[in-house]
Amino acid sequence: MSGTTRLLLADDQALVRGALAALLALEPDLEVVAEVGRGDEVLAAVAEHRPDVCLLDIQMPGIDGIEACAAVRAAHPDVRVLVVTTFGRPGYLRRALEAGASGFVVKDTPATELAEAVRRVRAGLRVVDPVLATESLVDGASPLTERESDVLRAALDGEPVSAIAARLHLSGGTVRNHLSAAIGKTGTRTRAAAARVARERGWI
Amino acid sequence: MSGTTRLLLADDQALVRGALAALLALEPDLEVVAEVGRGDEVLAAVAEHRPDVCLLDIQMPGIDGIEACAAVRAAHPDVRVLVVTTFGRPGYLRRALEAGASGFVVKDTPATELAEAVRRVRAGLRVVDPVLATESLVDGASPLTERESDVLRAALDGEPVSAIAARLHLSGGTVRNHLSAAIGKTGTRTRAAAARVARERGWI
DNA sequence: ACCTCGCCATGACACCTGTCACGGGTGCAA
DNA sequence: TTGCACCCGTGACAGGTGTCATGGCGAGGT
Repeated sequence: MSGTTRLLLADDQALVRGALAALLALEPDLEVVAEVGRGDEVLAAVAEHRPDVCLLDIQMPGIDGIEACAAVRAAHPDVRVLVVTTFGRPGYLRRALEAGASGFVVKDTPATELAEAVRRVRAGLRVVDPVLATESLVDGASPLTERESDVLRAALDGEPVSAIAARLHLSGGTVRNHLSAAIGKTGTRTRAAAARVARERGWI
Repeated sequence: MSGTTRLLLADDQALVRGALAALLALEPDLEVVAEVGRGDEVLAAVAEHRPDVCLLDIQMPGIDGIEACAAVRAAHPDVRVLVVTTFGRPGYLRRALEAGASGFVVKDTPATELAEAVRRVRAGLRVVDPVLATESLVDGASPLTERESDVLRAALDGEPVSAIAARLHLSGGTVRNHLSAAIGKTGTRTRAAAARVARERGWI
């Protein structure tokens, strides 16, 4: 069986999505059966088209690729997921694997390797960028508490503490305490730098 | 002549680059003759392979696509440039056109339109996303002075004023003056928000 | 020559931030 | 029960930040 492997593509950039489809269509054993541009369309498309492997981008409107991966794995355990993303942030890799992804490749890997990665995932193997795996180990999981993450996320757009506090229904002092803790854990000196570092590490 | 249009692809993400090559290779009148992953490799590749049209991403290591476009146009006025970028920021469009680009498409346009855009550029026409063009008009050019842009760029990673001043060989007070002006021009209240807005607008 | 504009700088002021110490509350595991 | 970690809050303090007034310099345009 499995003369051809059925694929679903999810990427918010239509041009990239179509280009990946063209690339994968060159392989005689691969077939793109569905394309979606939003994370919250993935589950329905899987149910309708029954792919063998899903290629999911992380940053998408609706829900992100990580959540979409978890949803697909929960509803269709036989469907495997390969996360294909722009940013090789260690936290992304860890969270993707926790969500049940079988593989994780960044978009600056050579195009010739994508089809092989798909085949490996199809065969039940794991595909993980080796350099990213080591980075993930040294950086480890996020040391931020849930509330610290919330506050740091709210601080991403540079609003003053008062606005953050209002949006989260907290006291200004509490926000500053959480920010201070996050600043310490990221090894930075301002909340802006802490937010940037946490985002790069995939902690938020 | 011009049985086929010769193309150069420049994108830092190898997977996207290869996928675009596969997509364009489906068109019988188009031929990808060169691929590069860095902005500072574009000029040499143009000189060597003599493409008719260059597809340049903006964000690349080395020099960005805008500068690469200007360099190509200066050295090879007969080579046309189509900027293909992720972010449809109005400032990018304006700067790309100033640099001599013949076209500007964002990566979430349908894949089927890319080949047509390339043909239009090849024919000497301009290709510009219409909604982006209107946004560019309403937002206008950057109101920031050169120094304000420098300071705001240096403020992007959240360093304190003292670090910015040291990096730019300025006094702390001067940095704060420039930041204050930028905050006023962006309609924000903190330098972090000003930097974010300026980046979204393509002003920096 | 004059004026305007950008650039750099200083000083002063009100305000915001980052840090610390402290307390009270919850939930969870030893 | 006793810790322990997380959450929320207050108060206080040093230092950073945003704003303004003011001044000097040089490059353009009238």
